Amino acid sequence: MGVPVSSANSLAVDDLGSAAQRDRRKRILDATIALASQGGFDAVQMRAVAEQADVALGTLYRYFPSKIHLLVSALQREFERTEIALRDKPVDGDTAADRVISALKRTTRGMQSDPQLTEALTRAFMFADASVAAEIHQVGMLLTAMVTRAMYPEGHEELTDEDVSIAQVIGDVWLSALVGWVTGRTSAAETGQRIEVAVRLVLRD
Amino acid sequence: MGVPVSSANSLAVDDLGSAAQRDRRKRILDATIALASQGGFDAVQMRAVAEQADVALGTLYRYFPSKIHLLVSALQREFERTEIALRDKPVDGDTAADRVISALKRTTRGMQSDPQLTEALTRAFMFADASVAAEIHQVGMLLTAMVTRAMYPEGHEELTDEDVSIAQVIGDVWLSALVGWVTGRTSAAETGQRIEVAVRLVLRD
DNA sequence: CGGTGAACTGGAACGTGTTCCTATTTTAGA
DNA sequence: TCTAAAATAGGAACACGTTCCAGTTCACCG
Repeated sequence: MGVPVSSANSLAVDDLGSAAQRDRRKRILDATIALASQGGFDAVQMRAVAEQADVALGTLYRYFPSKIHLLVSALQREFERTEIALRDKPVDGDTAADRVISALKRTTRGMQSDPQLTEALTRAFMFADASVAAEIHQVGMLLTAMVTRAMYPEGHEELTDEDVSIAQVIGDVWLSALVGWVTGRTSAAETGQRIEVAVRLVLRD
Repeated sequence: MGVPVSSANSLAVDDLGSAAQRDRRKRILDATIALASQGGFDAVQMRAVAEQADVALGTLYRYFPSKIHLLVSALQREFERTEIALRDKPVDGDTAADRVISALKRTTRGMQSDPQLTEALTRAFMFADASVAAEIHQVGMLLTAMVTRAMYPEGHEELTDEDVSIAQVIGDVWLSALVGWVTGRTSAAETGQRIEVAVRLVLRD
């Protein structure tokens, strides 16, 4: 794996030389988010995204090789924003469990305030296949980072293997719960409950 | 909710009066499994299923209102078979954790022996939306039943709320791990490892 | 047995993701 | 500044999920 970037992957921000290209990428993701939050997964139609981003269909596919790549990349951007926003706010709670629950609930609440968008991004994430592995991995890292930060609010010496495992389990449950909510199988309250129970089960200080 | 069954759902076996209909349904699911295990999700094309099942396309849609319904129903049937097969075999292991791990690993191994089929069924399961809630729920029940049975091998008096929560968490992790494997993000070994770690974390006897 | 409505067949047609092609514009280097 | 290469526009074409319809067969009731 040398310098040349992604063969079948989304163009990352770093790969884009010109400002015009960065701007195009931004416009595309903005259009994606706008359409998604208005009508969910089905409303994110490639022709509509291209039109709203003022870009040709072929160009859209040059930046994002599939609808799934597009949506997962949008998820990644949103997640990064959330993560940065959260980074400064002090997480309240005395125990690790309390802090993790608080952080996750805050995030969950944020997603639930825009159900259509959440539906679109979550479905894309779950439907992604091997070709989206890189983007998916990024999101996974962000998620476990968010959890471990809540576990150890101050810059911490070192994460043990168990810490990472715990964060991973919590991430898994959170995703499953989110899918359940997105697909209308569980209510918002149940979703929060399910996450809380899992965290307390795994994080008994 | 009166007697009339599902408006937008798959025709359940019980709803089918004639033997010919039961047979058609079986042929359709057989064709689905065959195509899926040969080429995965993408190979399960509705026209191909119809042809291989010797049924008209319209009839296929009469039995299963979408590709997702079709695949989730296939998953349900496979899962029921697995569950029944497992029901008799005694689960070995001294602790609940050991037994659950053993049972899940056996199931996982079974799925990994037919990767394409597993990919097709898992992707469908994760992509399913609200209209498939009924079928999804069935599968979820089977899964937690499998886990709780491993926890308490003998017919047990009563499951506590915590028991159910534990089973649910384990189910969530198992699904996430499976998705990771299906999408090529984690190897088979890592998948088993991840499940084992989670179970031991949640089931400390 | 005849009739009636449901189920099935065969296939056309439509929508949306994806691919592909040509003409035009932008960018980078000499 | 001029030129070659890369990127973009615009849009046709294709694949597959889904819908729909006309004609036929099947199952059940009188």
